[in-house]
Amino acid sequence: MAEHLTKETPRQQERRQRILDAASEVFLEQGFKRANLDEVIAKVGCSKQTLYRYFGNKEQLFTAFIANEAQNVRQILVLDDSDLSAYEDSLRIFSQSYMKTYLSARGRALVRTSVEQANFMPEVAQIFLEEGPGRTYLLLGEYLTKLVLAGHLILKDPFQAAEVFIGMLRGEIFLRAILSTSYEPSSEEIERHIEQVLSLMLDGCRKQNQ
Amino acid sequence: MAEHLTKETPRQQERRQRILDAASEVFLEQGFKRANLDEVIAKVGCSKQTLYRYFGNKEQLFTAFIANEAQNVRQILVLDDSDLSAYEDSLRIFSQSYMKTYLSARGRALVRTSVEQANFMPEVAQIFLEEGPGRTYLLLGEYLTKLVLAGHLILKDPFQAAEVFIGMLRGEIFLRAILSTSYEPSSEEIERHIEQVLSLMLDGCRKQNQ
DNA sequence: GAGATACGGTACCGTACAGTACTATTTCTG
DNA sequence: CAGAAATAGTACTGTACGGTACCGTATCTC
Repeated sequence: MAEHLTKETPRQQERRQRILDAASEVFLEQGFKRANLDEVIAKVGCSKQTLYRYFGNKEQLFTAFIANEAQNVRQILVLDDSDLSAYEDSLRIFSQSYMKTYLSARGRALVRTSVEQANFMPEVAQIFLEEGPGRTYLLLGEYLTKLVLAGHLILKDPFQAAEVFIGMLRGEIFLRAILSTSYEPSSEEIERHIEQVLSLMLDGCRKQNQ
Repeated sequence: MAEHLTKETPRQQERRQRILDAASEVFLEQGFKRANLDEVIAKVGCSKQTLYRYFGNKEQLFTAFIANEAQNVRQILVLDDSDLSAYEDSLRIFSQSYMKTYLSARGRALVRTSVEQANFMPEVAQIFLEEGPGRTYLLLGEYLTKLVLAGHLILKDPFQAAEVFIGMLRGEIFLRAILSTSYEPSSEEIERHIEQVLSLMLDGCRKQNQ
């Protein structure tokens, strides 16, 4: 990925980034089909030629945008496994950042835009799915596996548990947030939801000896 | 709603319906922005004037389409409360039809299309949300309330439980289905998922005396 | 400093498509 | 049956926008 960077001067890298940033804004706001490349170049202050030299065409620009966003999301979500006995806190922090990420205006717009294009650029939706939710699922599954091995939890299938956990976490809130721009859950509501998910998930499978 | 029907001859009602059906096909396949009204009239075999006389413009046609689809979904999902003691079966059947509906090609396309327009026609996304997921949430919440009153389950807040239940039910499968056209979960996978959700939901809150 | 390349600016091309206008024909209505 | 309304068909308008061409200037590279 991004092998062109080695061939580019810092100035060019910076310009490429500025185009990508502007395009991201427009794509997130308008979706693919509505997005207007004239608006992108107006934001950047560059010429159309330049945009086309860097990114080829609208579809390739969009692909670069999604790959970039997926990368960002991936860096945000982490699970601290330095102290496994503090797993409840780790899971809480993970859940909070998950919800915060996907309920932010940017996260919601990103999901909407990916969904919109799922039919027409399957490989792009695939990138988002693998780098975003797929990655999260693996991350959590591996973490739960560690918890089981360390004797903190009892789970038949940690990966299936991870699937259920994330599904529960998204819950109704996520769907509403995606479908309605006006829906704004309060932080108390989100906190309460997270606590409920945590207790539902953990109460049944804690080992007794803690 | 649909007050115009009383003013229309059967022939006109039929034509209106045929336009709506054709438009639904195109919208589901292409989304709002890509949908081409020439394609719609070609499917129907009517003139452009006729389409515009019936539906005014593209946005109003789209609104009629969403309202119609939401109505359909609403009629599919029911919870049999004639024998509350058979609640597990009722919930199982409900879950199956829920997953079947939203994982069908049409259900997935409907969600995608609604999501695509969420930003630009908020009132339309609102209709879908209220008539679809919102209605489902109420339906399940009321049913769980009955179960609690009849002494079959113990739940602090049946409506919150309904929220969690549906969230768990959609799980990862739903998101993957929306984001990837190629994702096709097997019926075994879906069955397994439903059973897991049912047991997670019911194991903790069954009354002991059954 | 000379040649190559990148760049901004602007004009342009081609196409797709929502929506309208007009005409001839069919269907409804009294 | 006569007038009115609905319809098909087709042509047209206006506009939005992806993508290209060209020109003069700035920037890089040797």
